Amino acid sequence: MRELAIGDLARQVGMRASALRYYESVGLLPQAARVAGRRVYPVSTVRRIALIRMAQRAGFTLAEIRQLLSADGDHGATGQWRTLAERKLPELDRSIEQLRVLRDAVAECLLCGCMNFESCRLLAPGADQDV
Amino acid sequence: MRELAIGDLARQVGMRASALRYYESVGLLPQAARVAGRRVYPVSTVRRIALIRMAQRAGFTLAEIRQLLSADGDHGATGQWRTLAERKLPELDRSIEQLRVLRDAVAECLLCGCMNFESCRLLAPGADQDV
DNA sequence: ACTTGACTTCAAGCGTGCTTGAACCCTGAG
DNA sequence: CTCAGGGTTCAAGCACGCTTGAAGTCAAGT
Repeated sequence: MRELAIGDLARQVGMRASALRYYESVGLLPQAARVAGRRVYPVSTVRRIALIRMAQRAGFTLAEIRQLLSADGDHGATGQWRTLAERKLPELDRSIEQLRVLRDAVAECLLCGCMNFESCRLLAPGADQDV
Repeated sequence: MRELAIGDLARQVGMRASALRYYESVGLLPQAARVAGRRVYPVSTVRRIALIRMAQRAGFTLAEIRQLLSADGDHGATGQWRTLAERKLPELDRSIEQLRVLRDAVAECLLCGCMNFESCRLLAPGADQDV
């Protein structure tokens, strides 16, 4: 089975069919082929959606992701993708670093016996790490 | 000057005053002291807001952050904070890992001369890394 | 006294990312 | 044949995270 109905696809990627239709409507997914009026997706779409969700977690908006993926198939706009990617790389680095700091703070805070996150010694004024 | 007006605070943290009022309204910031009806913030609020923004970037909702910070000052609910934090730690790890994968993919993709992100060899079916 | 500018509250509005509902169509099983 | 379980479109609605607008207060400067 190399093609999926929208419901199957939705199940595979853990989303609702309505979300997939929405993605198509905003150009995140290409217009799916229709068989008897119904959308039929190649299995590769699963991968594409995984990419989309990943980028979304990374803080990209759907509009940005559309550009990243060149959903419109405009391969002439390659320069645009490079530009966008180059602009986003440092942002990604920053996001990762901040997440890492937060993660470590939460982890240590759990160990240090403090009452809550804010009162934790880790985050006391002296411990400023330029966030 | 150990206290800040809402406008000053907003400038310091790079947000609009309306956002700070909103944070107060949803319990993310405690009710600020009023002087002649106007909010006055201790400088420590800058730090608190930095935490909030950090957690936000990490994918926490404002409601979750409120719990994390025990904004209501309910120090009896410490167990809740531990529970939430323990539940969130693995999520944070997962987020970081996914971000890292995305970052590396984007970086390599920029080097590999592909036309766009999706067509990149890195992300070809064979290169599946269980995202 | 008057103006300016920053503040107040409250309600309504907005952008993003979907979901839901209504009304309809198709296919396959019983 | 019929009817259940998908699917379709289109418009409206919703939750989150704020912003904007209206109408008013207050303090300082000229």
